[in-house]
Amino acid sequence: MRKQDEQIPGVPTLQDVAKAAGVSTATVSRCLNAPSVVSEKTRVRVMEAVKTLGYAPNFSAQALAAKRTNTFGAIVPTMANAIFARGLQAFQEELQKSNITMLVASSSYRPELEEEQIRALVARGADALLLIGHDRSDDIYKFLERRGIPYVVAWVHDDGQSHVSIGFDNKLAMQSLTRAVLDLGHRRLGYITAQRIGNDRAQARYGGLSDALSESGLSIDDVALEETDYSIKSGADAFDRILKRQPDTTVVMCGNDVLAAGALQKARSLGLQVPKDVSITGFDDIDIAEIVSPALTTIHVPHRNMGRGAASMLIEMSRDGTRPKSRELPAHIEWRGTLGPSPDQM
Amino acid sequence: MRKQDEQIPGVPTLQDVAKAAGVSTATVSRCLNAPSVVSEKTRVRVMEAVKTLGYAPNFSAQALAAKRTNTFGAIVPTMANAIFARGLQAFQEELQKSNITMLVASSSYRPELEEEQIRALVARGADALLLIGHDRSDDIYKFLERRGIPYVVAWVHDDGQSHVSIGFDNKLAMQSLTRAVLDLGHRRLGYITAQRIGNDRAQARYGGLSDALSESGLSIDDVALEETDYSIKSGADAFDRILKRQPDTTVVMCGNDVLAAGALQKARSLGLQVPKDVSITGFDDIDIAEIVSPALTTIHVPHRNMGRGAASMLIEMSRDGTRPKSRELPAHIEWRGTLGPSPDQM
DNA sequence: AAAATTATTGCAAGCGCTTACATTCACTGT
DNA sequence: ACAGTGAATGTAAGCGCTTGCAATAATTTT
Repeated sequence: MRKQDEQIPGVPTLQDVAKAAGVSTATVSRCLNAPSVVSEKTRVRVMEAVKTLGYAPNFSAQALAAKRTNTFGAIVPTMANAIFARGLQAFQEELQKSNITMLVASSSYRPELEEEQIRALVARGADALLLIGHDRSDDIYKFLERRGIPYVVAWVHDDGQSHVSIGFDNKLAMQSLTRAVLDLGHRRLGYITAQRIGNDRAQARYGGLSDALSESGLSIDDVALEETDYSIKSGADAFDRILKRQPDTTVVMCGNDVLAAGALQKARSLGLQVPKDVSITGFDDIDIAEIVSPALTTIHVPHRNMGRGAASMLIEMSRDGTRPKSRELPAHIEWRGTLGPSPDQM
Repeated sequence: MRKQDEQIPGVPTLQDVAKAAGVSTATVSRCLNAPSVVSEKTRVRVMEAVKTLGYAPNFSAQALAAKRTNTFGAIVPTMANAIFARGLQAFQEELQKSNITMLVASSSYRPELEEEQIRALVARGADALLLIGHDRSDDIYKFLERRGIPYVVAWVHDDGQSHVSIGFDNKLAMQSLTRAVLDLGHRRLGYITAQRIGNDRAQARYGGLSDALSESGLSIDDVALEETDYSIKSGADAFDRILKRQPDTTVVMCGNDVLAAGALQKARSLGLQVPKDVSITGFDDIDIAEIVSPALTTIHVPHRNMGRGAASMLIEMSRDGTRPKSRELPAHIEWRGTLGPSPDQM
């Protein structure tokens, strides 16, 4: 009984709105994207049509036509714990102010997967990318270069690197923490690190440990080293192994808070008092650092500032095509309860 | 010096590949999407061209043409803590098996924001959606219905609801935990809940508490209730207020582990022994439940099964257009260290 | 060997939107 | 009254891909 050849409603398109408002699709498009150039009168009429039809632009079509998505991507190594959560949150908040959407992907600390994710985000039209750490294949950098996709490398600062970055000096931070540890009289150390290969943060932190030891005439070879994957359980197991190998260990330093939380848990279950019998240190200062007891002495990392800064740098790069200077942010020791003087001292 | 009118390389398109391989764009497309239908010989030739040109399909164009994205969306209330992390991980892993990408958005427990996120994901072409909890405006359900977008509601199971869902009975779980608490002799209770408005999980859990009390002839009005937002700090503050108002409280039950972790922290800083002086219970069994000390007695929730199940249901719905039955999964009390007999008993 | 199938490929019409360019309109100044 | 403006709108050409259909090639059947 329909008079015209109207279809079953379906999803409204720009066309439909244009027809309903009695204007061309171009005008509708302008109403939505550059309202100032359309006359008040038509704008009102169009907006009304938009509302009554419940029109919403098709993102893919928009991206295809405009070659711009107002979407930035972020690839982080993990979302399983809070390490990058706060930073991403800040990144996202900052983007939001400029009406940019964030897309996140997680690489599970796997380089091939990261590469895949980067390509996927680019294929999805990400206008710019946030990457964690420098360490990745040259191919992927070339790929981004070629596509003209701005990116910034975050969570690290290393003068030797040429990529635009925002972060802190992982090595220096661990070095200063190690000095503090040594100052407290510790000489029998254990160190639990996350997988270092493909992870420049872990490498740098290890380097900081090593350098601080050298400064004091000690050798990295004398510390009980455990390299393990990223989980509380792994931290606990590693701690156990260290104490077995080197029962007189007075401090176990950890490459991150997750491992440290595991170590702490194990220490307690072994009946050791922290820090009276053994000290433990973390790195990152994520939320669990505060809720374990005693609370973790760790390196406080400028999560939110990195996220926010990365966002504003990317926005600028994407908008103006410029290349901002890398930024180094401070990190500092957060003194809490798990690091005390070496028991040998007493 | 260029002979032909070749452009500056730019991003390779299907066209380019087609030309390089000496076939039509249709054939290239088929090579990529339905390899079995093109001959071995041409397939090899095309794939070679793809490789040498470094071609990658433009997602937007693909979505626009195919009206399908192989992308499912998930909107969770928060990504700041681990509550949904494990579930999402499992969801994602399951999708991956079918070559489907997951897009996540977080609503920060704000209904308007959630609605916005849902529309954004749909505009981005999500083929199906994972939602948390039933509680949202009817408009949004109509919107999804109209667009023909399959969705499943997870983390809840409620026979009264008509949406396809996968989850556990939040009310029953809290009810059983409360019974256990009462069985241990507790009579002076405190309860810390997250904001209940717009959060059916929080409401159901509260309902479970209330019902269990009624069973024993007690009244919900006698428990010291604190409603607060979602953070460790808030949990700690709420615990403090409860103990001030009702100093003889013997157990503080919490609507989730995050609040419980805060409560526990505060209890300790108040010099209270848990569970000797006061018991504390959580809900969710996320990772922090195990690392606090004593470890939290809580409700273990089938995170991974929900995620995995939701994925397979959505895949089926999207593929076959069917409407699977809702699934109820079990949740159980995870006995650890923070719940003990009421001190009154002694 | 011709006819009938079946396996491969190409053609070309969109998908829904943006935007350069052309056109129309409403005023101005002269 | 008319050329000269600038503002508002319309026209239409893509953006890069998929896919129904038609055309062709290869294989089988009779």
